[in-house]
Amino acid sequence: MVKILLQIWHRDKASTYSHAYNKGKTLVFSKVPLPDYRADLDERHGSTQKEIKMSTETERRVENLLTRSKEALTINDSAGPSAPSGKQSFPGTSTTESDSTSKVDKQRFSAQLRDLQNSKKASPSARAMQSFREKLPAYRVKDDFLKAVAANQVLVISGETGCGKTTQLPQFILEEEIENLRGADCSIICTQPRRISAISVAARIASERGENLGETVGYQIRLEAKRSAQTRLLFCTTGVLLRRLVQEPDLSGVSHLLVDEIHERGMNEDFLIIILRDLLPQRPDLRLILMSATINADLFSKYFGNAPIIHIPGFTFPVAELFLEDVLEKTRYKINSEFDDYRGSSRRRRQQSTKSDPLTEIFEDVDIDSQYKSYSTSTRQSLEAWSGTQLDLGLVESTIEHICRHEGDGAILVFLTGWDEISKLLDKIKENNFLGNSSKFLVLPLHGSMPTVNQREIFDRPPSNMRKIVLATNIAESSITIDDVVYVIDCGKAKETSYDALNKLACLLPSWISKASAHQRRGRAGRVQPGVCYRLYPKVIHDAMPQYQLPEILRTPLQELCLNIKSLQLGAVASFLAKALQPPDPLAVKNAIELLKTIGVLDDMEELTPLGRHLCTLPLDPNIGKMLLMGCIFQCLGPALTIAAALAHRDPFVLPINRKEEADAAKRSFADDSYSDHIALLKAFEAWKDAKRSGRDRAFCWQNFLSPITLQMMDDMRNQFIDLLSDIGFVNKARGLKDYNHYGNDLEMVCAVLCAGLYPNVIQCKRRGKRTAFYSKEVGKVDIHPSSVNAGVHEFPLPYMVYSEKVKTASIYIRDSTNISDYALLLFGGALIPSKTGDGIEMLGGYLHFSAPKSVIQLIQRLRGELDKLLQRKIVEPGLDIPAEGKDVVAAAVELLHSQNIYH
DNA sequence: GAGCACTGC
Repeated sequence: MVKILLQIWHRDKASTYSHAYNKGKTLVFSKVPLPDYRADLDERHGSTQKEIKMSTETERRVENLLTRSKEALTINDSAGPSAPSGKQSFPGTSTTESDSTSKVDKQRFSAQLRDLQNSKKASPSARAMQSFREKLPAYRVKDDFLKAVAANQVLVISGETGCGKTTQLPQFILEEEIENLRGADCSIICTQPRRISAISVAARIASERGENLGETVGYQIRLEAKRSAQTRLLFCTTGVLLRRLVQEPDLSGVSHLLVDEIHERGMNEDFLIIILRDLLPQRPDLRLILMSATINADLFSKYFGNAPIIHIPGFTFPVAELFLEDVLEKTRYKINSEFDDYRGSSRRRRQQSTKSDPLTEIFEDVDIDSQYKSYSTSTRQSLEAWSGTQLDLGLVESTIEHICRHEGDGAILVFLTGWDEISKLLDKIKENNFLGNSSKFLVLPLHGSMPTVNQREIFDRPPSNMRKIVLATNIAESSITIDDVVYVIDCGKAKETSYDALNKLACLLPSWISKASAHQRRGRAGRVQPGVCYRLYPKVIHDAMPQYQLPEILRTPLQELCLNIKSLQLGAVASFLAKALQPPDPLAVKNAIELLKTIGVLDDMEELTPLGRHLCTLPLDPNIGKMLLMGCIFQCLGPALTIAAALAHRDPFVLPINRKEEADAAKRSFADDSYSDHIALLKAFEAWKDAKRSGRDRAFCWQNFLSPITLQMMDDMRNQFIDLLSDIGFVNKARGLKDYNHYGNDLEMVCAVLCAGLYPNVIQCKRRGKRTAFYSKEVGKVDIHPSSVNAGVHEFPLPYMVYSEKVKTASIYIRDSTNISDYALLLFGGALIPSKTGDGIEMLGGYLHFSAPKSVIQLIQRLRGELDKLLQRKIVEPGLDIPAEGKDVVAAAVELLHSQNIYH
């Protein structure tokens, strides 16, 4: 029996430079001081010793297996790295024109396209369609637009919703090209940020042209396409185009590229335009059209050397706008201060006791009595008591009530920040029953994780005597459109991700929205008739809101983006990103590169390693991609595919509003005694597959609070991953997948593979009295997220957890976790560094320290060395037959993992 | 003692 002592990493207390760090930021939201979690780590960790056992029997068996493997294995280091094939097909368009396609054929095809277009135009239905199209504001700029496209390589279009830019402009180009007998040579691509819009816009245009979808107009999104060799106008998601760039770096098959919704400043779009700006000089014939909302069109024009801007006026019905002060006048609602006992000086007291954000502070400095002279005393008192930090649900309820009593028909859409607010407001409405007859009102929650998202009643018009009230998050701002909304109630906030580069911490905190978002929310009330927007915040705050939201590239960790930059051979990461419209914080770039080095994707020269090159072919975050490859190598392919698909896409467990205890119980029953959210995902997916085979999948999903759409997507993604693994030679599909699943039911092995992929996302579990506390290297104490199967568990069988997401919300939460052993970490975690004192092993930059007798340390190091060699060989020669060549090494690892079993 | 913005390859 041996003891391994776990010692705690020592470091000097870091000075707090969060203040200076934040001072450098220009945007309001970032000015809220961040704590520097790196301070006081030692204190929070305390010092512990951990005892684990390795029986002499285990030691002997591992020893034997290793010796056997040494005899069997001849290491072949001479094989050079094989570049991944990157084979992915993009059918159609002019890239694959064979030599036999002569000029004459092309001319004939162009003529055919024109004849077809003209004959369709002549039909009565097309004429009706044409007159509809001519009413759109976009039609009035048609000639100017086509002239500008001909004369300029880059063009910026600014236009509001309802102007028809997305459906008309690509169509104008298509018609013009076909009409001028260039149909066969043109290939127009229009990118959309979201899958649904790519499909629906393509469908709309096909129908305007009187064609079937997939003829001259088609779409391509991940795992789904409707296009043909005839297709000349293709709608795709920005992600699909970025993948296409891997094989076709100069987009040689494309004649016109339209990038839509760039004002949203998504990561993909920001990334794409850096590439495009560099590409344009090499492709003088390529036309680039950037489509944006009016609010920041100048920004893009400047980025492309003052490209001309064409503005298209929007068309929506007018929407009246009321701010908090007006809402209070109308509703007569009394806001009660959180400091009721100190009425009169409540604002000052609040200023002293709670930290508010800069926008709220602006309002707290306003002298209510002089600024709001014309308002009633009651309103002024309410404004005094109003808190910018906490939403007053009574005010929301009262506003709904006001609309129902005094305004005309029409659905009400309420923008809230999250699940909790939706749930509480729903309860409050039911409880108070202010609306009297509940059969007159249909109150519907709408949240990305609620099972109601796909229900028809959200989109359908309610019966004529019923009013629909939708309580939604940001999902209703651009992803889901409810046409019959006439009234919008806007709380003015949304949960927003941000990235704290200093603490390497992703955050998800409610913050004030931008003017652009506020405008978008208001617009949701004017789709079918004039509407009203009730803003539950003062005009003073609205006026102080930032113009637009911080671009995503400044709000997220960058490892996946960095991998894509290397994959597209765009040069050094930092200098490439410095060319962005708004370049990310150099510290965030540094963090991403360091992570990629830690997990073996980049070498010291910042070049892709063989592992890194394989990961480029997988559309996954590098950690998850690595987990998938490790699952393949260590013969847990099925579980790795499933877990990778869920982590990359979204959680298949839904969060119902009424039955959350049952939903929680269902998830826990899938986890059984694994202490793992990942195993819960895996078991749920497997049970769904079984249910599907016997045709009871619908009932199964309903009973177990699972989303059938998410599970189906996961299934499709698994197949895509198998194809990609087969392309890079990791999987031989002809052989069947059974060989890659030898340990598919061995949960210790699955957890070890999770550890291999998710490292360095490791936390320590430490007993603190009757409970367990959790510590991370970067920020010290963390909590298990309440939605995790590990929440509320006081005692864990194993000393560590791996996780894929750590997010700061109310506290710093580990969202998903799997309990793992020392051996999983030692064999599959980070590099084993001999400690300076010479008596043990360090990992995670010295944060974890293992010490043990020499023989044990040596045995572990030897096994780890063999595993690493095997891994390296497989990565360099992907066709290597692990079941045959690595059998004993893998068996030795399994032996050790099982010796700390929790399942057996 | 308690909680889950949204996209995408």
